[in-house]
Amino acid sequence: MAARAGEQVATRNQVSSDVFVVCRGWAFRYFQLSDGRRQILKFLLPGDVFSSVTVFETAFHFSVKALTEVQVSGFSRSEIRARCVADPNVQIAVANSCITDTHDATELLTALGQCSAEERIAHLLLHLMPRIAARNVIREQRYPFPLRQQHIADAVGLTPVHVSRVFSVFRDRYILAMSEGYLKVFDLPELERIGSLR
Amino acid sequence: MAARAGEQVATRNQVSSDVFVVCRGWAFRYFQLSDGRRQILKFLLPGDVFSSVTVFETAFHFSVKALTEVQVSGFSRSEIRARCVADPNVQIAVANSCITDTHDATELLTALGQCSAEERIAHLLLHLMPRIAARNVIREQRYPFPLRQQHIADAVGLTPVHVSRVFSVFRDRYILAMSEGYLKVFDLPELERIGSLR
DNA sequence: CGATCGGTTGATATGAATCAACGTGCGTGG
DNA sequence: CCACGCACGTTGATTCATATCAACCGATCG
Repeated sequence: MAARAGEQVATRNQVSSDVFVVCRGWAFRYFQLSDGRRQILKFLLPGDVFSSVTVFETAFHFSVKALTEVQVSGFSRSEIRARCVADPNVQIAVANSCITDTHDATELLTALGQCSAEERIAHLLLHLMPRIAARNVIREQRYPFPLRQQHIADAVGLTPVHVSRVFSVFRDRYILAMSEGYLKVFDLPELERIGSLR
Repeated sequence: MAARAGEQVATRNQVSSDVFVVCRGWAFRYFQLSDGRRQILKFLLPGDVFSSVTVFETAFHFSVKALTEVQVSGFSRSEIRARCVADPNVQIAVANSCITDTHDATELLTALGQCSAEERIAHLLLHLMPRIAARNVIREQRYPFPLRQQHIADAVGLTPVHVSRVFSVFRDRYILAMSEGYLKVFDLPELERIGSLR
């Protein structure tokens, strides 16, 4: 299944007998409020399940939208469950996926509840960098990075205008720069000092 | 296992072969930053597992503190897993617990990222009310409520001072009142209008 | 060539934090 | 039994971080 950038690929309350995985491109899982506000819950990269608990439930509690052009595959939920019983490795994979999702949610929750704008954005970038690096060859700290500032804003609970200002500050301090779909990090230690949540 | 109010009952990175459940009293799961800030992730009521994914992992990714006097029981993780294989009902219970935790995290995330102080507090109360009602007989919308304003502040990412101001507003508008360990709701529809996340 | 989108920047407004003072209830020790 | 200290909540004054409003710019695209 393919979708173009910006296209919605899953909707809250939608029922499906499949569990979906992103195969190519970027997407994001989000929760939409009736007045238009939305919270981006996770950016989905190739290999990511929309949400690990979809293995256990038939209806989505979230929506998913394509960020770039994406390709998505569905796996039959009943088959996954059958394989869980047969193969402990599948079981472990599902469990690990749950652990990661929970842990990521905990960290994002803490960032949103306790951190300043700079800290939240730094934290988001630090969270994404290794995930991007696991799927691309990174040279000289230059990461493929298709997010618009609006996406970052919706992920960390700020306005796009303020996201722009924070990036200006980071740029002026020679910490990082964003352009042409790439994120370039100049001062990783400083970024970690700001955004590492410890 | 018992603990007094304020006592820490689990610590991040602690390894345990048990999965813990609150049997009596209130506790809360939280994530602590080195500079003292903390994010309360969930309030734990009798019957709640500290965190559902502890069924899958041996070390905690969070801390837990007693809010009132509490009693806590541990269940052997390996035994739970064995029973999962044997009894589909146990499996379903674990799965449901994961679903609930994930869904709650999603909602809290959305509240923290997108909502105002009033909305966040209203949402927290609306989240807690049915959970309290499931464990107590509620008459005339009066709920046992042992939280201090500091706890509410740490859960929704505000200062205690501001929490106090929001409660003043709610009180002045005859929406609710808190006293002597009880929460009394006068205008539930209005509370839902403010905090329902739709 | 105009329209649209994404980003930047400045001016101003506003929600929440901070700082500080005060009150009240309660437990503890004299 | 009283006096004190302490935890908790309230309230006012002020500051600060972020939102809002608005203008503008460059790139892209029909």
